[in-house]
Amino acid sequence: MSELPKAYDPKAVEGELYADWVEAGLFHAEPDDEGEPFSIVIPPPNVTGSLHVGHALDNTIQDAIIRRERMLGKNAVWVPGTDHAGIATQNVVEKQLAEEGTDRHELGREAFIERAWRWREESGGEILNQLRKLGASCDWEREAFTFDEPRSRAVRETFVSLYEQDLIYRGNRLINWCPRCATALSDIEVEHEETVGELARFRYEYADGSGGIEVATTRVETMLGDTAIAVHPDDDRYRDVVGRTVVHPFDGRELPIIADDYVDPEFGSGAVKITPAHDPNDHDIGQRHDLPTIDVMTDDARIGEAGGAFAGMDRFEARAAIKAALDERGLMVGVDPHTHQVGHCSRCGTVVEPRLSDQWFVKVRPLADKAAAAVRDGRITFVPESRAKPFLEWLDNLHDWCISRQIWWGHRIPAWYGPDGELEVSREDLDREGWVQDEDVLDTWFSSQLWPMTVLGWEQPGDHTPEFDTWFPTSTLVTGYDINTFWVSRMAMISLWLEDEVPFRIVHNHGLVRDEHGKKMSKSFGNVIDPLDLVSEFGADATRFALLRSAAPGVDVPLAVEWVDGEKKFANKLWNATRFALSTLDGTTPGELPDTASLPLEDRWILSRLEDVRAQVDEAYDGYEWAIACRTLRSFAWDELADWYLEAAKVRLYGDDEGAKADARAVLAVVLDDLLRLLHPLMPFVTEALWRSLTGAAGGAASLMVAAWPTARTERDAAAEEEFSLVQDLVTEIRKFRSQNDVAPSRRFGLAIQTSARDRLAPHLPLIVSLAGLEEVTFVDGAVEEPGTSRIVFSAGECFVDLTGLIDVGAELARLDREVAKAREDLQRVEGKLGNASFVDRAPDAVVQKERDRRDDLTRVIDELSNQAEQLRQLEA
RNA sequence: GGGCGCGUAGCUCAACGGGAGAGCGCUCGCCUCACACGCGAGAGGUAGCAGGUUCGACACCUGCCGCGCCCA
Repeated sequence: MSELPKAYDPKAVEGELYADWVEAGLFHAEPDDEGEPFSIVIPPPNVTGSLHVGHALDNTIQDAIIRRERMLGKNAVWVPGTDHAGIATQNVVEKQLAEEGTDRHELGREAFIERAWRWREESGGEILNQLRKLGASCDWEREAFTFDEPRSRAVRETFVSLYEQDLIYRGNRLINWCPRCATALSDIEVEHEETVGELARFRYEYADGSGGIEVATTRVETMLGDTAIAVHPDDDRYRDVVGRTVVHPFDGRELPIIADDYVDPEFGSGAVKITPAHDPNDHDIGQRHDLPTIDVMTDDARIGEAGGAFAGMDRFEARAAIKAALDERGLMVGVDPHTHQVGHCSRCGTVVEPRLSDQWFVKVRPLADKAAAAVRDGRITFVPESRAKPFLEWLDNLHDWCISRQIWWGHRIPAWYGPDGELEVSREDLDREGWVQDEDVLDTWFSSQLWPMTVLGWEQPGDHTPEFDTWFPTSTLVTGYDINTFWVSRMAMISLWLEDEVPFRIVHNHGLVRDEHGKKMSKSFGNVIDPLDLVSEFGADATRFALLRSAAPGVDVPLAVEWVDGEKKFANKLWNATRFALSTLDGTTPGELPDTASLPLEDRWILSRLEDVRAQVDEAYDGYEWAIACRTLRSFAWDELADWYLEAAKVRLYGDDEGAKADARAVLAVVLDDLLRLLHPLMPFVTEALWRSLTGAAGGAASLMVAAWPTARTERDAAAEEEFSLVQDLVTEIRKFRSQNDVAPSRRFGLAIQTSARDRLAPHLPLIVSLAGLEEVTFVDGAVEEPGTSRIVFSAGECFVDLTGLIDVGAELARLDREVAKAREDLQRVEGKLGNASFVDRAPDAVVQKERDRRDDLTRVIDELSNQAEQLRQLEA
């Protein structure tokens, strides 16, 4: 057992311990290992990603879960990997190319893909190494990538299979287009942000020259593609214009005025321009009324040929130019500032353009229904439960999912077009004269939806490897609630559809990490905290604990750097408590407990507390209540074990009674052992290091990491807890007296105690003497009325102290006055209650009796302390 | 506009319908033989506002105000 340094230095142990765990294969599991299967798959971070606090929280939770399950004896596996992140990765590589003065088109598709792979080999997936620094106990031998061979085979199989079932189709529909990324996006890749824009009002003139009709729009440039004006059928103002036509001011087209329920008569003028090619609602109206669609925009959001004189302008330039042109013609009515929701690309922030486009879609209804059923009948549960409802509502309103992306980095769509417009979707590449493959690739989520299956070896329906048979469905999925729609829903849908089985039984949603004032962390606020900085400054354990101590299901997690420092101090506290133990255990290692009945109060107390804490912590872990687990363990370790038990045990540990000393050692070793086990999933490094010192375990297979999870050592002992709290109360009152009278800690003094609990306190006098820093203590039967004696009141009586040479009388008088004042306040409230007849009548007897006892106590205290003060005043006079 | 959540000490958050707590910060005293990354003691709260239920409300109900998130 080596000497521990005086302070805990995370850097000195973390790297070494992690390497030791890996080398011993403790993270690795095989299907035929012993124990009930338990599995977690990592939400694969983007291969382009760098660890941020959100990842740190998500993975710390997963690690805490998997470590505990291992200690519980389960056959637990945590499968890691990364996501090929189609658009994000493509952006990274394109940026590199731009710096080199070239672009992907110049490079060509094949070379570009090669380049992207090279990037991923060289610098992709760094985030997994960052996870190692946090202590993540992933089974690294099982690392997977959404774009590697096995995953790609599964993706193609899935696409073809869904196509064959008519669940994937190609269609010309309105989609969200990101002009910067030059690709379609699914609905959920669009972030709606409140934006101050404008509402432009202008007039269309009737074709017969009899005036005009006013319309309003936030995107005036789309008027180039207007194909109708719509009003509400019940709107009297416009009843007689329905059926007439207006003239388009720039190209002379005649547009019909139609009536449709969709129109809100309250909004603007009550007449609305209809642009079926550029607005989802307008598109629906266009379908109903069989309107033509005119696409006026190009891939890069410029006005296309259909825009006539405005062709070639950027959409925002065109917005200004069109207003000017309308104004020139006397058609502009006005422009007002208008706050509304504008869609932005979740990858690059560019304003998204709704466009009509040929894309591939998944027909989600049948899949969504199966997923919703699994949630409704409890095969999938959410923690917290409250997340299930919005999840279901979302599923119930789901639109078809646009899965084609106009980029190159991703799974290419396995569809081929023949020379005569034939279409064939195929599992095998088609190599036919005149046939070409679809240029597009699949949405990254299309492959990550298969993740829980594919990382366990699944490539096609019915394809059950030993891993799949053992660990699928996975046990718990851990993710922020913000990912439920993106990913959780799709895993549920596809897994139920293809395997008729849920992909996970429990979805544990944690919150988002925010700064200490609850603000979102963002570069523009400058409040971003880098978890790797935290690890290197305070250690992985402190970082993990700081995150978990505020984490509860579904609630956001505030974090401040100073709080992490606080948890580092906690790690140091554990370190020193153990260091003290080692210095005094003299080779005693955790083993059998002596017969608890024979142990002194402090031992029975700490063992009872341990049992209570163990049970509470188990419950907290089971309920994913991280904050409770942290709080309970921290407070037990610091406030109870270190502050009270260790101090109490010193009486025996430094004494001469060898039997008593052995008992104290045995209890101390056991309590520390269990504490370290209970804390290990939260703070793996410091606990492992200390546990090895405590037990003499050599590491490797003999690691805390795979030690057994604690079970009950003893029963709770309510009597011991109550008796000890009596001791605590007495000691605290004496310390208070000392502090308030400025009696130095080193100055010992004598005490006479009058108490109704003499029998219970008598055995613990040595303990009280030691904890309160006293000289001789005696029991007396009545009050000591000697002049110059003061009183200290505690819950079961009072103590008498000879003040001679001990204190300043003025300070003592002030103390007594404060105590009396406080007691009077309490008494007033209690008497108020007891004076209320209906309280005495209706409240439970025990509650009333308690108040009566309090009244008697307080009356006694006030009496005695006032007397005391009076005597002192006389003495002083 | 629809749905959900939250307003408790200076800050961040807890507390079976029955005497409001913790961490950090603050004040005072201590290098007490594990730890100054520490020890001991303390100050600090009209529980967002207004009603209601109850013997009793921070907790349950209603309305309002403020903040946040999701969806349209």
